[in-house]
Amino acid sequence: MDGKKITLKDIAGRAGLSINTISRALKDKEDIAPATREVIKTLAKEMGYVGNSVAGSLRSGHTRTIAVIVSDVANPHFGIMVKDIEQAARKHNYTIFVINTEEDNELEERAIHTAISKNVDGIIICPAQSSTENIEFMKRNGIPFVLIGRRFNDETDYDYVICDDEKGGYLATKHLLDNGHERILFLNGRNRISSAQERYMGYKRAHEEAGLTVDPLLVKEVGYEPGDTRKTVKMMVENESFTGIFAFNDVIAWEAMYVLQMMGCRIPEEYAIIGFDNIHSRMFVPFPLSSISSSKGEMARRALDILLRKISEPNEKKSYREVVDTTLIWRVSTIGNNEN
Amino acid sequence: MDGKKITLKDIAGRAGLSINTISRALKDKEDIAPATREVIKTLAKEMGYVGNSVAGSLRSGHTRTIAVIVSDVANPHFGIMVKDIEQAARKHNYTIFVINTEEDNELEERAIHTAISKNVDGIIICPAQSSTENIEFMKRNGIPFVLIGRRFNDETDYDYVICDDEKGGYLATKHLLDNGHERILFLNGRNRISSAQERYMGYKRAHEEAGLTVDPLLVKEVGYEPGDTRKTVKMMVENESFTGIFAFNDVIAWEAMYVLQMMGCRIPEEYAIIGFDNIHSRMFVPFPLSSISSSKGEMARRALDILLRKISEPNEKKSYREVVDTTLIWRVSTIGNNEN
DNA sequence: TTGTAGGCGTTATCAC
DNA sequence: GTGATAACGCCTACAA
Repeated sequence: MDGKKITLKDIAGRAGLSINTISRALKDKEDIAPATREVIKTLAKEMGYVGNSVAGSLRSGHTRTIAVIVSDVANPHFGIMVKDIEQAARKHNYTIFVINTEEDNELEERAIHTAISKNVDGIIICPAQSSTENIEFMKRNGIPFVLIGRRFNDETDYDYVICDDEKGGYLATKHLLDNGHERILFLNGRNRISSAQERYMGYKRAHEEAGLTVDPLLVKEVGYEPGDTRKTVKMMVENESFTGIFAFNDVIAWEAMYVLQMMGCRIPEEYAIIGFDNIHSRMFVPFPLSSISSSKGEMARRALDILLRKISEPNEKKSYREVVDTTLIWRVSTIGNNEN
Repeated sequence: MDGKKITLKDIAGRAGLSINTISRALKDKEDIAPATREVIKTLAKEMGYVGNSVAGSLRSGHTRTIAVIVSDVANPHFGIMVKDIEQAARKHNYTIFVINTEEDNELEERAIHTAISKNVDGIIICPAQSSTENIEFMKRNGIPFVLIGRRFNDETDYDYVICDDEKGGYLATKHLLDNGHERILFLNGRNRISSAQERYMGYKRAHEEAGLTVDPLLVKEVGYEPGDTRKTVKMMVENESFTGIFAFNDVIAWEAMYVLQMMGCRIPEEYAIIGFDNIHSRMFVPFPLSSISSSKGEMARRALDILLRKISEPNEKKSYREVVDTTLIWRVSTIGNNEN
């Protein structure tokens, strides 16, 4: 009990039976005498036996484990996604490794190596997109994987589940334009990230449709570090004129609102602001922020389903390119009176 | 390359050397000719070899994997903690499983079984505290573990790292009392949870010190479900008189603020509100919420250090009972003019 | 109904 | 310096 881990061998010793009789009894195989089975089961429970699935996986070839590699679980966007993936995976008896890349290429590489060396059955990854090397490595290695939230646009055919970022960017921008904001600051994510690029395309399309051209001075790249947004917003308010703000995600939007409040600006009277991810749907925050809903739950479940499919049907040569719809959710941060 | 996983055997075949030589060369053992070593390493990289640490662990007995079992990673409180644990673990070459219990006893039991069956070297767990059974099971099993955020107060001696909940509850309550709020609604967590109990003790002590008695009608238990807080706050505002609110955590506090705003109440003029966890330190949200800082980062790192210590020194019979200090961080949700 | 043999991929030990 | 062998814990296949 206390101390070393109980193995089938230990039980076999105590029961005076062979290791594999124990193994089969515990797995409810037909060919064991009911009486023996009961004795063994009781004994196993008594001794606190917990199977060593790692040893089993060496034989079977699969671990019922997948790796989830994201930038940062502390960011609610990823936290929610990871939670939903774990929950869905659990239903299929899978366990998940969580590894953060902090948007760093080397950490991402290490994460993938770690995952593969731990024999995961598959990987769900939100790629840092510093290059395609790491993804290419997974491909060559033959490990099943699915990209989540970001994709590669060139000819590569990596499977992915994303949300309709272009549409989201369009909807957010159009919403602001429709409400009379002609100069819209776009606090975008890192340029190298596909979702940032695509949201920008939407931002541009909305402008064009309204007969406006995008002012490049109003498009800013902000990183994940808290101070980043703060500095940018402060600088922009002091130097540029604009009345609308479209933020790459809700966390950035919140920080922008925070900074504006500190500077004594009123929302939405002076600045209307809209985010992305609609975290409000999972977590109430005091000041209701307009946002683009990206159905993280659906993305998470779809990504897992696809991954499990690829794991169980390794020879199926199908490509998965899923784009989950995005919708506009408006609240008081862009329009004063609304009851959401 | 593509398809099946490369093993030492494959490399050995190609190199015309024994499996063993390959293994030792890749691990930079001294007794391999430098030239051979180079050849092997190049070949391994070329073939895309990634060691199978699972197989190795069968021999070595450790997996360099730990399980982190929490209620819900999507809750920023846990998200931040998990992130910090992962980051620290990574530095020690450990990988983490993340499993959510959703505060459910059975899921917790399953999580522990899964972790043990996957041969983790140790477990960091925020216990659901429905009973001590699950914890007792880990103890009997002999797996090293550390409780985080909650503890058991009876004679049991499970190792833990918590924050000073009693002091936190006291500071929060005293802060409100000091600002003239004599009737303070306490939106507490589940009663069975030690941190909820201890924060309540602090709430009570602050009242007593001020010569007041706690009105039991003002102490409410709220669950994790979003709707829960909403209903409670609405009901309390309509039926009871109070001017201060102390929430078990920031997420609950935010939702309370949200509901109050919807009801047209002003903060802090009509209701002063303070939370717990100081999530604002990691994530800016528009309306700065007073809170109790519980140093999640420090708790996470301490818990990991202790766990690693217990893993490496299994015979050391030391008890770890760490209480990280809590401090008051006040912002505009309790006092109108402050620049935090 | 139960036991024996072999193997999953790696590593420690010891022999050559 | 390199190779053979056994072992980690379990499971499949087959033998008794």
